[in-house]
Amino acid sequence: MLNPDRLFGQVAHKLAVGIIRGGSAAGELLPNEADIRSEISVSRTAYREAVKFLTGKGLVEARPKSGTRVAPRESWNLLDPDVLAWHFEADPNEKFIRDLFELRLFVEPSAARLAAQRRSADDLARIEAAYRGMTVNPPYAEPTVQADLSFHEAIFEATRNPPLQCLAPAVCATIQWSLFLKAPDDRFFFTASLVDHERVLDAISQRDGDLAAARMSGLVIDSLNSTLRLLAGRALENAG
Amino acid sequence: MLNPDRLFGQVAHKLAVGIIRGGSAAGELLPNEADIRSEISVSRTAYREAVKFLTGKGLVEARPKSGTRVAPRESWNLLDPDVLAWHFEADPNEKFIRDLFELRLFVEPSAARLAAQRRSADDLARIEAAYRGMTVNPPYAEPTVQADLSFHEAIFEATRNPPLQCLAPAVCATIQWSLFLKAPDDRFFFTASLVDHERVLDAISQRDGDLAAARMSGLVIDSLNSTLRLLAGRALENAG
DNA sequence: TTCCCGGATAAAGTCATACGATACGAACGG
DNA sequence: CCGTTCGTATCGTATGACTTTATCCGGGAA
Repeated sequence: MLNPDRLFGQVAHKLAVGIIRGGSAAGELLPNEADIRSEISVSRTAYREAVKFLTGKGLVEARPKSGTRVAPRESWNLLDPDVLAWHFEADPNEKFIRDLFELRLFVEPSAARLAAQRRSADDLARIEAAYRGMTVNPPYAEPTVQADLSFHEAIFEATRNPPLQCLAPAVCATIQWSLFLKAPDDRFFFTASLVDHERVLDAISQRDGDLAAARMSGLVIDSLNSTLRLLAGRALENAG
Repeated sequence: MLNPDRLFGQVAHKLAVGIIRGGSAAGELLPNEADIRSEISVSRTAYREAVKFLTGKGLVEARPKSGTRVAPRESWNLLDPDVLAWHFEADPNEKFIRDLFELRLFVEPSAARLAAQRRSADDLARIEAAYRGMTVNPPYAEPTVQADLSFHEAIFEATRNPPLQCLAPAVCATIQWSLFLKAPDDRFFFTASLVDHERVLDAISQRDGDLAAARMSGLVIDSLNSTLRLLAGRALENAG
């Protein structure tokens, strides 16, 4: 994850949010020197390292003489935790949220199935501990959110499939954002979500793969529906 | 993608392959200056930019005064095209291949279902053109491989889900590697694969999501089986 | 008129150097 | 023997100069 303490990290963050918000397909960035001098006063070193950092994530591509351009969106690594975080900060539109939930719907049930089949005792203990963390803390409080994230992350770890585990950060970012959204007062959904989680835990505990997958599907769908409802409510607020 | 023309790109490649092959969990990297001076004669700028590039992909983490360390494998972005390519170059072990095919098995059928439901006429034309490209060229020739990759990529594009599309490069890298492996003489598999592809194309053409998903599952499973058989044969060769 | 070639040019790439800050360890003193 | 302090190693940042490369444009040839 991006370290905001370092100067180059701050520059990278600033550039990234601008790029994502701007959404230019192949627009050229400001000339290096002008950017450095006018916008932010930072050395060439820090700026270049920030650009290289973003290059690694597919956000920009620099070519001599032609300038540093914003890369086409297809080459952005949308599953990268940093890129995802920047998206939520810059432009959390509904389409993007739906797409992410759709991805969850494809991946998480399968992950749950694998977890049920392959979990060790330790894996189960971690998942169960995370679930307990969700029950003992107040709804939507910080520890509860962390426990929720841990729950899903632990399931991914239990799959013993490293490439698959790479999707965990993306899933967690989605969950975190949706929980942040519904902070106010959705008590009813919270208890329903708790039940969903418990049922998944139970299936994994029983080593029943199909059951775990089905219940995880239910969990994701419930989560999506409540998020969309909140999003719609918020849209109404903004309109009225 | 990493540009091998630039010096920092070569340094990044060298470092990355070394890291992945070495597989040290949290081992400290060589001291900057010693590395620069002895191994490769390159300026500090180029080295640092390479490190920043790798930092963006989660391979290393540099902490002030403590040294630049190899990041724990969980934070590597295994789905990144560059990281994947480095893996195939450095350490293409069977477990890794199986994991990637497992991921394909979870993701591609769902993608095919979406593609069948949402495809435009243009999408279908692209998929069909790719399929034709596979039939008119000789088996396992370069154009055939490219057509195969285009086939799967076009399906991902037809899903209209950008985050999901980010998995396309990973899928394509897996396919490319497995095709490269079976270059010699697996005529039988090739025709079978062709049939698999045609059936998927047909289902997408009919807008039958469930059928497309089922047939894509079959395609991936067939591909996995033939790849594993080749891998086993190769292992026997090495042993004998 | 059109096409091709080559030089001017601008921007990124690379290099060398310097200074600052801090984590880690070693030496020193109590 | 333990704690403090000081030195060293290493990363972060800054700066200026030089190199490489790709685009653009103008001139000459077909």
